[in-house]
Amino acid sequence: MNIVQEESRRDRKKLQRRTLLVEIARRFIATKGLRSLKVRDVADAAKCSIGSVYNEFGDFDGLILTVNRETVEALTTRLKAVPADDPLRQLHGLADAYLGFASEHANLLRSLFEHRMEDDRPFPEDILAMVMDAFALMHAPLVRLLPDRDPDDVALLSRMMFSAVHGIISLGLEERMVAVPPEMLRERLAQFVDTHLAGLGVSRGDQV
Amino acid sequence: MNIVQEESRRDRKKLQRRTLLVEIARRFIATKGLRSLKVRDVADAAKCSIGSVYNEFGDFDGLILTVNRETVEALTTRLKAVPADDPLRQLHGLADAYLGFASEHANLLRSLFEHRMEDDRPFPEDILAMVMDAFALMHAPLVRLLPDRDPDDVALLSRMMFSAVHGIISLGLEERMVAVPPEMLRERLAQFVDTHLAGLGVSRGDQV
DNA sequence: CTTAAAAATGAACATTGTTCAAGAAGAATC
DNA sequence: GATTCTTCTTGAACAATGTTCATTTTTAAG
Repeated sequence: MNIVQEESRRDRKKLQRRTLLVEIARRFIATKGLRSLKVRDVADAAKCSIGSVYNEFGDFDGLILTVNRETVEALTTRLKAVPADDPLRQLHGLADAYLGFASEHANLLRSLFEHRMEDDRPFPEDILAMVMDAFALMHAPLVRLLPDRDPDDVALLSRMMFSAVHGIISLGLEERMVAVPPEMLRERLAQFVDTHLAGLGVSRGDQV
Repeated sequence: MNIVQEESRRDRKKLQRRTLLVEIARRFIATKGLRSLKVRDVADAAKCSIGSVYNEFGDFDGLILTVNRETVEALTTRLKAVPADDPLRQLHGLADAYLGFASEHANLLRSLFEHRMEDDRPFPEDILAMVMDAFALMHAPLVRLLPDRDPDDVALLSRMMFSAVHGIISLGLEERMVAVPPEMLRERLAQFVDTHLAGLGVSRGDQV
């Protein structure tokens, strides 16, 4: 107890600054895009030295990855908050939640999917796993809607469906190449989910 | 005639080197990714000075955008080569051609979609238009398959379908976050197209 | 051949990620 | 509370890389 208490003094301060740095980096990415993130800007904003940023995150990628990690976490939290009572409504809810998150945090999501590691360093396993988990969230409701299908098949279907939704949203929100106008995106996305489900043999009224 | 002939001496040389520079840059991007592209490496490989690269492309973005422009062109050429006799086969052909191109030129395609301009400079209009044109290629066959639908509706449907295909492929080919295993991608993509068409009310046998 | 225009060059500069020796702050021991 | 040991912090210096521009070289015109 004593030890914990005594160590926590320094640790708390350390954690406090770490949090501050991540917060600042995230704000930079969110407002001006990943490319605008600069070590010196972050250090200045946090009123600490450049070295401290390195001390805390190892290198620049470390800081970016920390932000990205928290982005997946936030996304997952939001997706998991979608009610799971009705599978059909849940699927629509997931697509809509993804769209909502992507609209509000476009640059953060882009940072997650577009950031490339320096040289050939491997992408962190844990972030990979988290993204995969998020993408697997369509699995449960799809299993309920397609009880007769091979579960492995449904697993693939769910990831494909999520990938498709991801594609529609990420291109749709890209100001530059408007594949689908943002105003319509919401209803079109719902339509897409319905269409695809219909193709899978699920009619609008189906329920468990 | 004389003027053209005389001017072409210099111009031909200029064009020749421009082509060489683009070729080299493309090879760098294709093999090691956009992040590995360095002005000095390109200049060295072309046995010319750094200044010449700038003289030719204005800035670094200029070189990248030139490569990207040619990437869309190559993609479009490939997509347009898909036979248009049977609309159903054409849709599958387009998806498959996109997958083929993405497999063979993963880094080039990533460069096209992931590259962000310096500061807030606008993305070149012509590249935008070319990408949109490529994405519109699913329109014609879909119109034939859905003759009773509102054309505007079909236009949106086609861009959505292409966006979805893009999402499935780009995440599927991402070694890191394998949403769909690459070996299965081909058949799964075909299945996806079929499923979606079925949802739109097109049965496998439909033809014009 | 002379001269003017265009292009090529690469040293110098600006920005930005990274390192590290020196110093400051904190914890532990007496 | 002084001493010592550990850890953290700092920012100058370095390295990598995009960018500029005065100078030189090349090409075209007269």
